[in-house]
Amino acid sequence: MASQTEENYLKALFNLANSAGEVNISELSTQLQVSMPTVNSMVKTLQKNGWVIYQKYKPVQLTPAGQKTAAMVIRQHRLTEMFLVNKMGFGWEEVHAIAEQVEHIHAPKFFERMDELLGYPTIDPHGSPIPDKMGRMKETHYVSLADCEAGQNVVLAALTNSSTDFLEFLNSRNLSLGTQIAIHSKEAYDQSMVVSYLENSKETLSEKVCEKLLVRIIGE
Amino acid sequence: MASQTEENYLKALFNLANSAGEVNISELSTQLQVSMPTVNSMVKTLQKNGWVIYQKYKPVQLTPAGQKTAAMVIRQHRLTEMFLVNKMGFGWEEVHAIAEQVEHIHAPKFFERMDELLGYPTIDPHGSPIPDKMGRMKETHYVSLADCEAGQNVVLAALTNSSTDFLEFLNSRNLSLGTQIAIHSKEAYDQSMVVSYLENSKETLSEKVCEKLLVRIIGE
DNA sequence: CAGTTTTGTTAGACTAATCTAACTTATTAC
DNA sequence: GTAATAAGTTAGATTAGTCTAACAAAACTG
Ligand SMILES: [Mn+2]
Ligand SMILES: [Mn+2]
Ligand SMILES: [Mn+2]
Ligand SMILES: [Mn+2]
Repeated sequence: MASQTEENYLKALFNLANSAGEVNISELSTQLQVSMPTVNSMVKTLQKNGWVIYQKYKPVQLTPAGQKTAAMVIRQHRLTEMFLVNKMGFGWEEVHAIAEQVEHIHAPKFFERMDELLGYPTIDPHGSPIPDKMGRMKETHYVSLADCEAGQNVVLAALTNSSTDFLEFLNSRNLSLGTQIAIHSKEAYDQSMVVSYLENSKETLSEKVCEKLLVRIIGE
Repeated sequence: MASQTEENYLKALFNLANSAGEVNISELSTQLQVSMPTVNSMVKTLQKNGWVIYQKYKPVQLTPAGQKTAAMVIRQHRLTEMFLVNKMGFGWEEVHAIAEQVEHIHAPKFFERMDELLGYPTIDPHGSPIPDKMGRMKETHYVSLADCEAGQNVVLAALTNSSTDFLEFLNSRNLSLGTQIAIHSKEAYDQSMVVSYLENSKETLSEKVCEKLLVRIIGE
């Protein structure tokens, strides 16, 4: 059974993997906030335990077992976030830190019950997909609001970043998943956008914000 | 902040403390299933961190800080058990192992929300008292069924042991907290008791079982 | 109270996870 | 294609939590 530390490495590997499934030591080091020698030594341990494939000076790759375990931890994280929001009344900006801890609980039935009580959700409160029990997750094909054009109508579907600060910013602007947004204009100078949604009309969103909003286009 | 290991030692100390608040090294060793040298070394660490008072060859005592932290961990354990049973549909025999893990989550709001959703319960699914946020818990004064007399009517209020095996035994006999029990007779030879409750009439309960059932006497 | 048993301590070793300092390999930039 | 920079590795140390073996103190017991 993977230790809590190992689980965190597997999760990071899963999230950082490029199209070839490869992750560099330095990326892991940054993501997990530990030194490169620590990563180097841990990666050897992960290999010894069958979670990754690794050769000196080469990027790291998850084995199928590693992928499965990583997906389950991510599943438990996202189910927990969903449970906290939908069943316990937390705000979407409060749940990540709690889920970081709850995801490591070893009790399959606990998460099965959450899943059941939630009605088998496929996305978490931030729009990220929840892997199923086989570790598979639904493909999503959202586009960044920053890449949309003036005149388009879109629906906010997910976020590329779910930091508390960003979520609190969205709360303050009354923006949540499912909000329908009309794009009025896009400023050529700084790429900021003027948009309307709900009661908010002609709100300006900076490029920094638009980049992090993933949307589904529903019309011109 | 106490580590998960430290929290388990504090909890054990709280539960094992005699009337003078003292616990022997060997009791801790047995309870926690670690060697006496391990306990000896850990107790020194606990003292260094201000959780216990300790002198060579003397029993260990929790400091006020130690008592408070222990009570909070026990509170989180019991709230979790209650939440799992009342809000998530688990059986009372399934929840202890999960609660052993959940109790170590550092997220006061998580447990506050449980408490709120449960309506501020004062006992857990096994009848054990839940410490309040100050670490105080309601005094209970139950008596063991084994100490009752033939002819008495009692209500099952709590258990001295909540092992899965024992709880499954009680399930098989249709016994749960709140069940009203009439005592018909007590066998002088083996201290077993013949009792009736609900649809079960003239059930025989061994001394071993009766000792573990805590009851409130409601009449002759 | 002397002998035995139980309880507790010390010493020394091990594993997991981390660090810093120093060195090596690989990549990037003229 | 060398020189500089970035990425990765090795070596050695540290801390938390555990163990066994050996010894010491305390508690029982006849
Ligand atoms: Mn999250
Ligand atoms: Mn999320
Ligand atoms: Mn319990
Ligand atoms: Mn309980």
